[in-house]
Amino acid sequence: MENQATKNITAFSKTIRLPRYKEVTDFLAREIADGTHPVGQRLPTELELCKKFSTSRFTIREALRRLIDCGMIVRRQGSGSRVISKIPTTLFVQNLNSIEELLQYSKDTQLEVRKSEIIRTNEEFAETLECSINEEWLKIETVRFAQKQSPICWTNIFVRPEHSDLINHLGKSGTPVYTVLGSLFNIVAEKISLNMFAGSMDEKRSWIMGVEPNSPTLIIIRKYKDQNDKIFEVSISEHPAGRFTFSSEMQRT
Amino acid sequence: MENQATKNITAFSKTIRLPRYKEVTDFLAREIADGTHPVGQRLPTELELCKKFSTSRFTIREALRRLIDCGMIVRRQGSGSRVISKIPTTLFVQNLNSIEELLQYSKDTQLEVRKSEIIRTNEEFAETLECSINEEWLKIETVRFAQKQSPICWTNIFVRPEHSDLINHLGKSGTPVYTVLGSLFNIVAEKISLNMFAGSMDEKRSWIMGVEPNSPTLIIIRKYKDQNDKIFEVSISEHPAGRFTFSSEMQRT
DNA sequence: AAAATATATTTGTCTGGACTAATATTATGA
DNA sequence: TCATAATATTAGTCCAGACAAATATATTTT
Repeated sequence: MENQATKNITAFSKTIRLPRYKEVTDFLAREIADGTHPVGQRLPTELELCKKFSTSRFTIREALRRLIDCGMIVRRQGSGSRVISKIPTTLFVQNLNSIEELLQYSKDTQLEVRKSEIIRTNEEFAETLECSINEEWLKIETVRFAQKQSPICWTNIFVRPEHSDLINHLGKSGTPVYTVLGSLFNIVAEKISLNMFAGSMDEKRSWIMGVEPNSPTLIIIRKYKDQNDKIFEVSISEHPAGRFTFSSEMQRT
Repeated sequence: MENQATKNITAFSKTIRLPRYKEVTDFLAREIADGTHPVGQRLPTELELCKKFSTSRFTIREALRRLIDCGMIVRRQGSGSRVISKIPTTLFVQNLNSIEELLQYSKDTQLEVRKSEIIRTNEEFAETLECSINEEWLKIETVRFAQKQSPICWTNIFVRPEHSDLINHLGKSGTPVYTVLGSLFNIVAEKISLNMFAGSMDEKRSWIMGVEPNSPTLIIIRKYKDQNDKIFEVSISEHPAGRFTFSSEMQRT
């Protein structure tokens, strides 16, 4: 069979032989890009590809693995390979070290619980917590300090009532709240979403934080989701100007 | 041979058989964690592992691949497998879609160049640009608009003088500046670092941005580095409160 | 001693099989 | 018609080999 995938790169009058699986990867990637295999559709099965490229299943699987790695297809046993993206997704990664540092401050800070109460979600809360109205949540008002200095931020933490025991374990360690929840109730943060914007601090809080009313603040809303995309923690932090810098480094893979 | 790796999980009096390669992965990961194979040292060769676990090379390679995926080892043909980390790095990923959205706003915004000049770095600039004093950089002052509405942000862009041609290609497309640089000069952003904090807007800018002087702003400093860790672009944006939300979603891998 | 060469080692690529587990589809029964 | 069971399909896991390519090591040459 004559197909494009058998082409190899020729440079300086010397033919560089690409690995067979690489040829297949490139060929399929091109077919996905040009719409031969539209997003949402299934790729040919492994056996079909074996015949088409007259190669072994190993080679085909190796090729398909590359497509998985660059986020173009997903595969499910018994079901097949489904195209999920026309273009290879360039991923930027953050490792846990930086995440810990950037998500919940340095290790030598203390969290002081000022108040905690069970609330029922109204429209506003329901939107923030991405839940329905009239649900019960535990609201914990906290202030974070760095060694007896002015407070770094005011944080409202929302967790589900069944996780109320969290209060007894707050502030005692330098670890982020979501990891405390994780170890207490065996929850793994699968997704973290951040929303950051500028705002100004209301009078009551500015008094506690030791700044002028209506002074600039950095507001960060963090939502932590588990494997089932269910939110298990939401925190809303307000940082007066100059007290906190959110920094993040991302690397291409 | 009796080894730990042959243990399987027993739950509800039913033995769940783990894949062979998974057992090997777990066994090696444990050995790496407890220092049997210290960081920097080489793992046994594939053939040795084959004998040790009395399994085929395929299974060993599948196991080692998992260790690569979680960032614990690197492998080089002819050299072997070298331990690079005791713990599996929990990575959070962001894909390009979200990156594009969050890094440089939506597609229907325009960038207006207000001024551009070659500057020489003083101490302050040198720190921001992570370079030495007295270097030449091109400074571009821009304002970003969304369809004839109030400006979203004020942005100072710094690039190296050899990339001055960038000015002629700004604002014409909705693509991020760093990708324009990439296509013009064949630079790939390998690392992106972000620093975000609250601030207040000075009088001159607040006039242009249409807000009160000293009103709250979200300041974002972005640094783009190439493969050699050399900074090729730095941008400093100031967003008046209410005009911009930085949002980011990260997923565990 | 340093450089070049030959050899051994080690991972990369690949074949052709086999069985298993998950899923989709079809046929059957209520 | 709807739910259940049987069957077919498809990817996941695994073996025993083979050769190629990159690297490391030992040997020879200069």
